[in-house]
Amino acid sequence: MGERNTLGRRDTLGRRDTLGRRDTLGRRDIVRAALTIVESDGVKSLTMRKLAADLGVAVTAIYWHIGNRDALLDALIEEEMAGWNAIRPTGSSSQARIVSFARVLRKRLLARRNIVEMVSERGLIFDIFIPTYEVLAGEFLSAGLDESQAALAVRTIQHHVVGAVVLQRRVEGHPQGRAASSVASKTVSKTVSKSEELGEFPDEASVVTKLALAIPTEKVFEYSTKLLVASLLAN
Amino acid sequence: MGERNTLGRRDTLGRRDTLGRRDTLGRRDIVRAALTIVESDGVKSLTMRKLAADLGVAVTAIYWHIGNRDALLDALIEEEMAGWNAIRPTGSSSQARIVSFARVLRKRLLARRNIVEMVSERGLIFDIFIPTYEVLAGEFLSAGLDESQAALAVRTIQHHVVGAVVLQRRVEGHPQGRAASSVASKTVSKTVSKSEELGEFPDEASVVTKLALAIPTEKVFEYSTKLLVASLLAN
DNA sequence: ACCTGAACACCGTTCAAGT
DNA sequence: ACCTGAACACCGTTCAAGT
Repeated sequence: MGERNTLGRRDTLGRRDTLGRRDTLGRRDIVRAALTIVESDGVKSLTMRKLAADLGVAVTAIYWHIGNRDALLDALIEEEMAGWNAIRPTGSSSQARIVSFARVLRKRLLARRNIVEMVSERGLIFDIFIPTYEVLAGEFLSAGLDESQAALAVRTIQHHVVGAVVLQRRVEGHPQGRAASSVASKTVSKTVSKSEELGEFPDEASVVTKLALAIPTEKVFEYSTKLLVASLLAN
Repeated sequence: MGERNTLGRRDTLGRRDTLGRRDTLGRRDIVRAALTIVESDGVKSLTMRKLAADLGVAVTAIYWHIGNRDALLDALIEEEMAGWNAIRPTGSSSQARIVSFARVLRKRLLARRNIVEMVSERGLIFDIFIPTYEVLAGEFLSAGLDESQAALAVRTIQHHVVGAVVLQRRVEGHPQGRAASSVASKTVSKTVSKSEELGEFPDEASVVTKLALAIPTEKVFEYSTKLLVASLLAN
């Protein structure tokens, strides 16, 4: 499978003719072109045939260099991972710095949503967080947590931020959830009438439901992040 | 597109011959068979051709009843949604009941992971939570929160649980993350040496990193849920 | 060493045709 | 009204063949 190009790693990427056009195809040309497609149109749009067309070669040329589509995705992820470095949070208090850290990381991830989607589909979404383990651990340690507390705190932030991003990715794009339409609204009214029958909870409950549905995900993230960080620090 | 079977909704599902075999194909037969495939093998395995083979009909018969693959997925989701009812949490204190609620919901969602994956791919993952809005809102209200606080609290729990499930789905199955292998470990050691260069944080930071990587996601969920609920209730 | 073209087994979808 | 068969345009992948 991968034995073809293990020696030939000298990567002919730079070899170009007098006009600057690519002379012979290189592994990096392929990865670059593939990343471009994923960035703009998502993983699903990355077909071997489209990629070949973009590069102006036959499909089979890609197979020679990369192996197959799976290996191509691996290559994309390796390339992507290399570009992720640690985030340096800003702020005076530990609290403020960790919250800002979470905010910045979330923004970065959302900025590359299509790539993140690809990474996440391969089960490697956690790994993108690893470069920042040290800096976050340092923050919690200097805030007075012991090592095992800090470890749990780091993982908690990781889950919180990455979970939020993956979730967001799945909510957007689609008609902003059917929160107020068809299936969902049917379910809501069904639940409302059921709890009214049972008379277990006050009528305010359905008021809360309506309020809750109107809260933008961004605000939920802000709120829960602050809460979480505050209680992580209050050991 | 959908005008074919809008009147013919009498759904011939029950029509069977003397041996109990299906006589003529019905919409519900199709949905049921499709759900079975998704449950056991995931959405990707649900191809129109395989479904037709399972049902013992030509592919085009499905198109007559359903429309196309997209409409089929819609039908599956509608069926699935109808089966989701509210969760009744157990426990004496509000704290304990809300935590148990989160735990149970997570378990339920993980038990139907392939279906949840499908729902989530269609951007409807939030809606599966809606039947439980009322009961959760009631808990927070009777714990003393006002309506807008309760609304935020409900959404926070929703994000927390659903985010955790979606995340989990993306981490498992794959070689349990490359947390200790190839790409990731390279990144870790790079980060370690970098922070050593900078000398910004104590050496214990990398100890924390190792500890953090070893924590199972289940434990992270337990820990962060308790923290979150506790601080949501301490208004 | 590097690339092409033809071919295979799979998709989703459409359409004319049967009963 | 309900279902079939053939066909089309797409996939990923393999392989013999060219230079």
